[in-house]
Amino acid sequence: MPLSTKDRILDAAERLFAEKGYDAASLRGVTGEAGVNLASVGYHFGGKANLFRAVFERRVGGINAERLAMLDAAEGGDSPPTLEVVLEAFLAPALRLVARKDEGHERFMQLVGRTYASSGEHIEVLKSVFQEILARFFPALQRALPELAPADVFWRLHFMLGSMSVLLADPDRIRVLSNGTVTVEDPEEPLRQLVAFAAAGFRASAAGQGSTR
Amino acid sequence: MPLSTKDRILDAAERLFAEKGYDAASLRGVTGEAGVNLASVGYHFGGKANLFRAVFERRVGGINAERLAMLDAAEGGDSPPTLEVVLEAFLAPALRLVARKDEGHERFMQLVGRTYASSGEHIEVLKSVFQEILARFFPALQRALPELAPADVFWRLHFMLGSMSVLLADPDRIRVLSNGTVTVEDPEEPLRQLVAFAAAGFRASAAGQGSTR
DNA sequence: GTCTATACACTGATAGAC
DNA sequence: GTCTATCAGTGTATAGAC
Repeated sequence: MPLSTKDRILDAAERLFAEKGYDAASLRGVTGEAGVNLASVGYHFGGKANLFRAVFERRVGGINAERLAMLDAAEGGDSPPTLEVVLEAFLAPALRLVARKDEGHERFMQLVGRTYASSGEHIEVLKSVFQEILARFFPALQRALPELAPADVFWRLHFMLGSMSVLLADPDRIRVLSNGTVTVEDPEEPLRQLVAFAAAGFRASAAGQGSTR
Repeated sequence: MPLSTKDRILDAAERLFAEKGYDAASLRGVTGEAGVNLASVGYHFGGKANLFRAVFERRVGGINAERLAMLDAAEGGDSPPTLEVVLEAFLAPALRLVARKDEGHERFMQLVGRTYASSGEHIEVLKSVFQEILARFFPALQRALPELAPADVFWRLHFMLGSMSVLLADPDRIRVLSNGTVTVEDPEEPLRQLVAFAAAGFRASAAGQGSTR
């Protein structure tokens, strides 16, 4: 059975939103690629903004479930998980989807990265879906870093999310930045690199107000 | 003497591009705010894309000059500068402009952050202007990290740029992320936090292909 | 050289016929 | 559920005023 109109729209929207960004992607482009009528977007989703949200909601649940499953597994042992294991539980489900190029998921993660880094209102969509993840991972980070003040944990999480978002938004950026010197051969390397960088960053001695520089 | 038409357009464009993003900002919005005729954009700049580039070129030179001056000063001593000093020479000119709220510059840095993190073609504008900075800072980073492979330096620089770009794109993000827990009182704190985080990340033991995780 | 009015093909949205 | 028609708003190009 061929894809439904709704799914055809979702697929095309995911691709074009990720490729051009929300504002630059046109509904006519989406419906043209999907082979459906322009007005069907209004009927099925209620407009461009709601279509954007629907594109997110289709995939984000699975990724977050994978994150929580990895964290559960890590916390199931008899000793608390190390910082690296917690970070990997958060990062791996997202970064692996970029690595294994199965079309839809890679583009979706690119969209996530773009959206997180742009300061528009679309962040609300991300935030609403990110709360449950944060509620589980932030305590896990604190347990792995018992000497770090909560504010410092937030700052460093903030920085790591920034690193991740650019990594997702443009998997080729490392090549451009390095003038072609660095290319990604092993699809696991970005994950390894980011976990190593962020773990060391999280473990830095506190840099809060009034402390040493 | 009142501002010229060209400058009025640049000011309004900087504000709206930073606030809404390139695609969502309309030329009619720009010219309306500037109090000039729509067609004057075409006359002075040749179109929306060129206006975007002009907004960048007006400010980026000064920031990069400041970066290079700080790096020169740091390298002028008799011992090579520490990693922290190199990072601060790169980050401080950008982050201080966000901190001291002098309208134009703050908005401009927000635009830089958004642009860097979005994967569109506008990155070319950033890249062309970033080459000279990279050519000076990358060797300085290598000298401060003699045991790190160049590829690892690039990866970590990549991550730090991601952290910085989100910091620039949305100075309020740390408050949102932390559900209002963390607010920026001291305008120097983001700089201190990012330097501490990134320096530790740069100093992590190598995470390249085949090395330990 | 500077600026303006105007027209063109495009966008997202929506009402209503089928 | 789908489609056509139509709306205001978009970037761009140009002819012409001063």
